[in-house]
Amino acid sequence: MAVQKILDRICALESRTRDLASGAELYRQGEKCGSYFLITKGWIALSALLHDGQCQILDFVTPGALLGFPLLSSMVRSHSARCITPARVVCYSEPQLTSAIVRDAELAVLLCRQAALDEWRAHDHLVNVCLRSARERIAHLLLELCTRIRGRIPSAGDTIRIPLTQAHIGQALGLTGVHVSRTLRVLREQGIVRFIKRDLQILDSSALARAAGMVGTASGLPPLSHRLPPSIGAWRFRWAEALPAA
Amino acid sequence: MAVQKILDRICALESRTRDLASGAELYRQGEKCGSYFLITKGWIALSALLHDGQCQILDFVTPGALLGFPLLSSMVRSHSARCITPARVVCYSEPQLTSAIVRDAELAVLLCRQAALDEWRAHDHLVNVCLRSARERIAHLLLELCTRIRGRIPSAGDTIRIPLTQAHIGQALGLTGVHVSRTLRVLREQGIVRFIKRDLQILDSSALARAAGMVGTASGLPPLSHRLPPSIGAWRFRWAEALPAA
DNA sequence: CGTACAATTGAAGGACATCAAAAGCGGTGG
DNA sequence: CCACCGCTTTTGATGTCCTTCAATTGTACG
Repeated sequence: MAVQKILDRICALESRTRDLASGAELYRQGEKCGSYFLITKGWIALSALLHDGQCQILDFVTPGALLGFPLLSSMVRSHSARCITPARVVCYSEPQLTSAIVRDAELAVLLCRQAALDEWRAHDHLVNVCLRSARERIAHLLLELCTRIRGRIPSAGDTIRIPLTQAHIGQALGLTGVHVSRTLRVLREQGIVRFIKRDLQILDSSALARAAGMVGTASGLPPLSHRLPPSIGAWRFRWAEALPAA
Repeated sequence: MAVQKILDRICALESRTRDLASGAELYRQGEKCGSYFLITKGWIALSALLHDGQCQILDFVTPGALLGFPLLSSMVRSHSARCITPARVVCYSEPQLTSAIVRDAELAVLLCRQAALDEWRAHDHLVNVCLRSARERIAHLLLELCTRIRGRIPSAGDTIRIPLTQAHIGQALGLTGVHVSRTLRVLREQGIVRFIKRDLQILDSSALARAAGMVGTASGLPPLSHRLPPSIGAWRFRWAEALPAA
């Protein structure tokens, strides 16, 4: 798989491993960019703060992701990265990456694609939030996270660890934690999923897909596999596995 | 300016100019990727369709933007690109770009940053939609578009052509056209802006910034210049100007 | 055992959607 | 020149999804 090459090349660079506690900030909105990170363990939330204190989670980052690639080395970070669980990251400095790209053009192509992939996720998130009801948003998010973690669409009976609070889910989806709780209750009462203490039990996977608004049979539109390419999360997951034990 | 280099290098590639009518589709969600485009004239909307026919505008694209860079050459487009106004684009094939990157590593760095920039815009859009009221969303969008077009934050008295219908604005912001109309009426009655026949008149620019939720004086948070880097839109605009008349 | 955080539930209110109709406007053809 | 058409905007009435505020109940941890 082509993406494996990113890992190989990046691992060849000089680096420094860091362990972070749950709640720690990897970087903060407004800081100067200057380094970037390969996540090897744990979950991290990317979030933007507003002047009035409101917080929007932009993306959940799982092991294997490359984080913090700057727009311009002189620019400040547009969002914060905070650990949801204890995490381990490998740090690189910005000049390292730039010179690595200049030396190795194929790496650059891969990094561009990585960036485009992240943009794709942001767009999907946007569609989810703007066009769907709370029930659909939550079902969609849960399905996406499962797929990213497992590397495949979940089937009935699976139990999957998702280390998020209901407040996290709300902050990602533009909902209050209260409403997430109510909506999860409905999904539970309908025998679709149970989300107890950060363990997600899939009771009826096809009902979950339906609740997420993923009717596979629609007219000439991209199938489920397009909206949730299993490859994306899977790559990220496997990069992490392929990493040296550090 | 570093970004000018992208233009120089891309213009050196073999290309083909295309003119598109208003309403024409540059590419469509679900099609195979295989070419990419430099916009030199007109406005284009990137949008995603759902199975039930709902449509979400992901971004408005103005002259100077590089469009359609694929995740993987084998992948299908995740969204459609439709002309809002008559437009002119320069087309390149995917292998051209890839080989150009391999030959010219500095171009690759610039393209990565371009991709990161697009992601930044998507994140900003997400924050706008999730955290703000209809009034704030609309004010924010208008302010952003003005800044992109003019290359600077607009001042009172400016009249700026924004070739969008109120329905477009609604589809971008997760609102109905009806509600956009109502909200614009309030902004008009308050003497902040007037949006008549796609001409935006700025009556009170600081009130507009306030309505957009951009209070510059907030505690340790990034200033306005961070949330709306004038450079971004400006670059794009200038690339287009610098293009050969084609 | 007390404290802090997460989840749950209820009641009340608001922001926005939906449905429907009318009016303004430009373009086209008779 | 006027009639007609389609598109956009506007406005009203009604409804609903979600928020807000508040209180209660777990559950983990020192």
